[in-house]
Amino acid sequence: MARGSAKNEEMREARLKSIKQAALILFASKGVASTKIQDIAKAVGMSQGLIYHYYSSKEAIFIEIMVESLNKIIESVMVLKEMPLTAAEKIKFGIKGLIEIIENKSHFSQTSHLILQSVFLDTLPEHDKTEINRLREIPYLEIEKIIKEGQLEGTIHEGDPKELSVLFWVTLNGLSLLKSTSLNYYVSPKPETLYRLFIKE
Amino acid sequence: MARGSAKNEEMREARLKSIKQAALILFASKGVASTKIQDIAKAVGMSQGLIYHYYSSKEAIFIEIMVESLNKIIESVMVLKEMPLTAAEKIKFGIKGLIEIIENKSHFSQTSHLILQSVFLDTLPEHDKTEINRLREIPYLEIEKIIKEGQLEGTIHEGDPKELSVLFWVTLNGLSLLKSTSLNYYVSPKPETLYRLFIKE
DNA sequence: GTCTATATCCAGATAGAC
DNA sequence: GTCTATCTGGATATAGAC
Repeated sequence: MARGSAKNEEMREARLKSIKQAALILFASKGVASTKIQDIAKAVGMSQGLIYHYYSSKEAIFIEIMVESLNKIIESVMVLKEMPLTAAEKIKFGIKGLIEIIENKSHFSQTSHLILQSVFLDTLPEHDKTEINRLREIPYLEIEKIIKEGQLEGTIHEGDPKELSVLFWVTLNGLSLLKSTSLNYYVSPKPETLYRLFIKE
Repeated sequence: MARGSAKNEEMREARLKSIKQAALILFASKGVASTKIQDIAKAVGMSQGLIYHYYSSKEAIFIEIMVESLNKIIESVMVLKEMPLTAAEKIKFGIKGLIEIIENKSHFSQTSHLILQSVFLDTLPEHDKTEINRLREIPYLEIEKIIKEGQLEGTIHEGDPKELSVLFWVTLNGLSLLKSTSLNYYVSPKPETLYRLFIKE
């Protein structure tokens, strides 16, 4: 290997990262279709053509971002799962945390947006769609496990745990989407209100 | 007016309607950006150019569809509001009805999709965005009223009625989006489960 | 009203100099 | 690695014949 290649590699990584960062923000706010390569290039301060030195297409950027975002969410869920808490407390903690995250418009909200858009990208190869869907499912499965645990504890309402897991994510996702589609009407719910769906008493 | 103009007018209306119908389905399933004028033309069986005899642009079609869809939802909410039921019963009825509608993928689901996409259409004139947001708010306001009523009755949980209205729509919207983004994991919730959020025991 | 043909535009992607 | 210039394709929208 040539001298300095490690450093070059580092530089490259940094470049890739800043491209992804800029693209994530643009994709989530303006939509993938409305975001031009030129916009991304401008945001990171490079020429339009240079982007193609780092990524082969706009879609390639999208897929990489999508997968990384989903993995971040999965990782958070795994951390939640391993916390030394009762299942009921985990659900409470999760709801509270997500509401806060939604308030701050951080990656969770952006990911909700991206997922929606991935459905509308007719050009996505089947292979990638499958992988994205596989990753999407994991948080649902993990919350389902926690809910089962809570039902054994007797702290979470009876019923199909899958149903409750769907409601867990659907509520938070919906909230995140409402929040970021700038309807005046939005108000942040109190975590305690959502607890009612899951926690007994 | 020329002879036969009434009949011509009728024909024209029918044409407009079938264009809108086709476009709604395509916009909701493939997304506005991926839907080409050609796709719409094909679906209604006319040439690509002829669409422009009826609409000045793809966007014009979108806006008209969006406004009509929102009005349909508003109308349904108004009907719900006027039903001879207690507030709690109205909420229950609304939840039950919407879950059924989501199951059948009818206009409500499609409208959820369109709203999301309207956020990503950077070319929408400010004027239309404002109008769309005005219409979007109405269902939230109406459900809020019903919730207030229920709190007076003592049948609905205390707390900010706005918060509960947000949760009402956010949950159903989120559900509709999950359902139509083809995640295997989806399961239709029982209406009774959602009642817990709103109805006192 | 309807079609076919075409003008126009725009953005993704490539080529090639530095 | 980076830029500028360019190719290319595809889609919106228009023109004009029937």
